[in-house]
Amino acid sequence: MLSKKTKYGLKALTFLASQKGRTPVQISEIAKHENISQKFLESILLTLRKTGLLGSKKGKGGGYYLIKEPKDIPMTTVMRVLEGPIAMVPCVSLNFYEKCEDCPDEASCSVHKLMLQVRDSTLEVFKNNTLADLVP
Amino acid sequence: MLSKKTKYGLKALTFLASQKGRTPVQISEIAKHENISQKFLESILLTLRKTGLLGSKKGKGGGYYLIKEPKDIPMTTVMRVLEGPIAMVPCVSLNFYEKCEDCPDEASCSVHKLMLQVRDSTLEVFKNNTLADLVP
DNA sequence: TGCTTACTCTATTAAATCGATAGGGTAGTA
DNA sequence: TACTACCCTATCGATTTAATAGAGTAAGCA
Repeated sequence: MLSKKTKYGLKALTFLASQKGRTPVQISEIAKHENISQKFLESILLTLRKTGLLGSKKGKGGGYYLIKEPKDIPMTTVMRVLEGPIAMVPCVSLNFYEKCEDCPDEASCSVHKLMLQVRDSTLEVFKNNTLADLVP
Repeated sequence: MLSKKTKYGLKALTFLASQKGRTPVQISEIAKHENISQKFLESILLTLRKTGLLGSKKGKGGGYYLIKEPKDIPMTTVMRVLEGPIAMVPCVSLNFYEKCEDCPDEASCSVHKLMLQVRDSTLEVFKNNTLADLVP
């Protein structure tokens, strides 16, 4: 299940990408437009800024803005920042790999085999989509 | 993230599919072989039986067994029983559809658009795999 | 018949996560 | 200097998950 954090983050990013220029947009404006709790959105935008996807400007006329062009922001990056691992099991994760403590042998594990395919097909989708593709 | 319930369920089903005949296998044997808490596995096998994937036999020499041939059990069925919706958001789910309360218009929703693609590609994987394909 | 075995069911619980909220601090801009 | 808006920490209730406990019930066998 997609977390609300990811959902809201995606909506906020899309909204920023749909803006004419790259002038800062206030949190309150984004929250209002996308029906998101402002305080919750704050924390999401903060992590997006820390990861280098967004920039921010303080003071009057401040807000958040995209640093890169939407077409240069692949969904793989966005999803990993917001949702974490793309794989459904840590033992098939590329960026968040972890060994299963129960499974004696990955190569012969049925779950591993299946989830590997799921990861690859999902990854393919995220690779083929940039933020620009999400803007209506 | 895949729940342990699903993970254990898949392992148990694969183990049953790998058996020579279709003679009942005791819960304790499955639990031991797959490193699963026996009591937890009990509840999982129970739901699998209630959904018609497994049969059970009581008394001495009893246990659980597959009702259909592994090659006739698609992963879509198994995953929906164990994990629930395949989609990451209810608004793109085929079998568990629910409208988002925030989103005013699905057609123009960026999250909807992206998650629809993910659902389709994941579904494709589950359609192309039966229980027989998971047996090593 | 009566005993054993093994499935069946209900209830409980500890831990983790999620979504949201509150409140104050800090820094940039007019 | 004062306002605005970002920045950070802490908390909290609700929900879900994984696991456990214990009693109940049906089938097989001597």
